[in-house]
Amino acid sequence: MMASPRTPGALPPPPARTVTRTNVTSIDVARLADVSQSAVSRSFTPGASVAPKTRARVLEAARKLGYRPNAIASTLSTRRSRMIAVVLSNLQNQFYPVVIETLSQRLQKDGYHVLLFVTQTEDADELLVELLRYQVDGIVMASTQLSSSLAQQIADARIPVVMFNRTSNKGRISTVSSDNLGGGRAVAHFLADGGHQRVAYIAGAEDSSTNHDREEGLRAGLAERGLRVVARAVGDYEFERAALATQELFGSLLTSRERPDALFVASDHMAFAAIDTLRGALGLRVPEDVSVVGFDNVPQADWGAYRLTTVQQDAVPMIEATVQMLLQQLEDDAVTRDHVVVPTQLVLRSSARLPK
Amino acid sequence: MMASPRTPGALPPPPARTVTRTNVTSIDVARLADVSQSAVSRSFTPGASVAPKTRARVLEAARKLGYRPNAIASTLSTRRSRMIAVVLSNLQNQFYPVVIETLSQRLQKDGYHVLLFVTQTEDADELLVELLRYQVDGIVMASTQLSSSLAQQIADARIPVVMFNRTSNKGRISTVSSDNLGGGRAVAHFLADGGHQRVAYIAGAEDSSTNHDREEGLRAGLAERGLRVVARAVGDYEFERAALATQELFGSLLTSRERPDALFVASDHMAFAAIDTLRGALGLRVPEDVSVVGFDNVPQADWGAYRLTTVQQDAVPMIEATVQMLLQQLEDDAVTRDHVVVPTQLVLRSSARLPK
DNA sequence: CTGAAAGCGCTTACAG
DNA sequence: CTGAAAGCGCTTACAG
Repeated sequence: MMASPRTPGALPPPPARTVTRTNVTSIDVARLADVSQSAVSRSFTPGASVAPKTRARVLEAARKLGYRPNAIASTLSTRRSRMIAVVLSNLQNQFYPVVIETLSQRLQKDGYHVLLFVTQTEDADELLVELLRYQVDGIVMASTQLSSSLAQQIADARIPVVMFNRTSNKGRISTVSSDNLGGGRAVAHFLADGGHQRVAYIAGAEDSSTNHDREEGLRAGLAERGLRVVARAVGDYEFERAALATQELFGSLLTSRERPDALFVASDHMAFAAIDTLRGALGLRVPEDVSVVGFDNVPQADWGAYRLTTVQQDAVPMIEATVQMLLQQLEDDAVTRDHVVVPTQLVLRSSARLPK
Repeated sequence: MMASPRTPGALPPPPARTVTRTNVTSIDVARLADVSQSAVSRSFTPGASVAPKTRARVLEAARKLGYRPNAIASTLSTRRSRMIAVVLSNLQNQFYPVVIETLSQRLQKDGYHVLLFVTQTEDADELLVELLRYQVDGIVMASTQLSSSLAQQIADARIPVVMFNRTSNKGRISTVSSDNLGGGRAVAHFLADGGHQRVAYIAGAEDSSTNHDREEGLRAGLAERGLRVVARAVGDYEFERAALATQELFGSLLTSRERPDALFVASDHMAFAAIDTLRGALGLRVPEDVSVVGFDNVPQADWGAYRLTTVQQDAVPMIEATVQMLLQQLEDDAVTRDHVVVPTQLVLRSSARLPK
C-alpha cells in the first residue's frame, strides 16, 4: 500500500537501557553558575526573590547548557500544569476548527496549552476520567455532554469547567453559548417578513441545547407572526443526515401546494447539504422556490456557491468569555458558575428572499 | 457586549491556601487495602509482579476511593508522558480537521493523548522549544516547518518526530506524505488527454514541499504530452489569496484566445475559491469554459455545488503510517528516519472536462 | 537575597 | 510476591 524506504544505519542503535533524553536539569545549571539549585529555580520564577546579578548568572549558564525547566516536574510540585483540556466532537462542522484555532492561540497567549480530546459520541464521561489524570488546570467542553454526577466530581476537585456552545448542565457548570433562542426568533421574523408562509425546520442533535433553543426561538418567533413550523426532520448536525432530511421534507411534495417555501436549518454545515439537495436531486431553486437560512456563519457560508443567509455565532467573544471564566477561576482558586450568552446577528446573503 | 449573570454564592469560597484537588494518592489506597504503596503501583502496572489476590484488593480499594494514578507523577519517574505533540497551522483547510480527528482518535486507541499546538506561521521552532518542556513522547508536525538545527536537537534528545505532509527536512527527520509528484503528473495527463491546451497553475505556499512536488509533477506530466504551464499565480494555500490569484490569471484574458482552458489548483480549499471566482466575478462556466482540478479530496469536494475533480490524499493511511513510525520508535527506544509516501488517486467528478 | 531540605506522587531496582 | 527506599526535577516554606 505504501513505500517505506527505511534509511539504514541512519543513527546508531542507542545503548539498551540508557535512555538519556536532554537531561539538563536545574542542578547542572546550578553547578555551572555556582549557586544553589533553589537559586536556579527562583531565577525562572517570575517575581521570586533573586538578586539581579544572580539571576543573570543563572540565565547565562542555562543558555549555555540549553536548559529549560521541566514542566512536568513543575506541575508535580505546584499542582498547576498550565494545560487546559479541550474536549470536542463534530470537527466536520467548520465552526469547531475555527474554535480550536482561536482558543488554542488565545490560551497560548496566556501561557496555557491545549490538551485535545476528540470523541465521536457526545457523552464524554469516560474520556474525562482519563483526562483528569493529567492534572489539567481547566476543561472546555465543546459540542459534548457531561453527566451531572461527573460534573459534580469535577467541581469537587475544584477544576474549572466551561461548557462551550452547550447549556444542558447549566445547573452545575459554567456555560458559554450564543443567543440561540434570539437567533431562532430573528430567523422566524425575517422569514415571516419576507412573506414566507410554510416554514420547515431541519433539527440538529435532538438532545443538544443548541438545537432545542434554536427551534424554540423559531417556533416562538413564528407564533408571534401567526405562523408555525409546517414540517420538521432531523439532521443530527451531520451532512449526510441533513441531505436525507431535506429529501424527506421536500421529496414527496415537489409539485404540491404543501411544499415548504422556507427552510431553517440548525447549522450551516447541514444547510449546505440542504441547498445541494434542493438544487441537485430535487431541482428546486434557492431562494426562488425555497429560502434557506442556516446557523453559525462558518467561513463557507460566504462562499460564492452558497452565499448563505445565516445567524452569526461569533466565536471570538465566545472564546474570550470562556478563557476569562477559566483564568478568573484559576486565579481565584475558586470554582464558580457563570452563564454567558453572546448575542447573535442575522447575516443576510442570497440564499433567502429578503423582506420588501 | 454580553450578559453575565453570575450565580452568587454557588460554592463557598475555598480556604485560602488549601488547594486540595482530588488528592487520593496511592498511599491512601495502600492504607485502605492494607498493602504497601509499591503494591498499589504494581497493581496498576500491566505485567508487574503482584499476586492476583493482592491486585484485586488494591483495585477494590482504589474503586472505593475513586483513585486514578496521577499521570504527571508517573511521567516524572518513567520519563514517558504518553502525550504526543501535534503542531499545525492552516486549520481553515478542511484536510487538517480530518487529520486531527483521525490522528487523535488513533492515538487514543493506543493510550496516547494529543497535546495540540496551533501556529499561524509555518515556522515552529519557538513553539517546539516550549513544547519540549512537557516531555512529550513524540511530535507530529503537520503543515509546518522545522529548522535543521532544532531538528537535530530533537533527534539528539531522542524524541521521535514525524513531518506530516511535508518533506522539506527529509535528511534529518522522518516524513509521511502522499505522492504529490505522482498526483501532479496524473492531473497533467488527465488534462492533456481531455484535450486541454492551456493549463494554468495556482500554487500553494512557495516554500512548502507539497507545492513544490505538485507543481513539478504537473510540469513533468505536461512536458510528456508536449504541453507546458502557460500561467501561474500564488494562492499560498489561502482562500482569499486564491481568489485573487484566479482574478490575476483570468481577469485580463476573459475574451482572449490566451485564456487558460484548464486550471490546476494546489489544494481543494483554494480550488473552491477559484471556482467561485470563475463562476461569479468572471462569469465563466466550469467546466465548459475552464476545467478545474484540485488536490486533497476534502469532504467539501464532494458537495453538490462544486463536485470537484481532485487528487485524493488519503488521510487514513497517512496517519496510520505516522502512528506506526512513532510507536515503533517509542517501543525500540530509538530514533530512526523513514520516508513513507502514500499513493494518490485522481477522483473524477464534474469540475473538469473528461477525456473522450 | 540565599541555601538546605522536604515534598509533590509516582516507578523500580534491591533485598528478602 | 512484597516492602522499604531512592529517585524523577522541580517549588517553596524555613532559617539565616
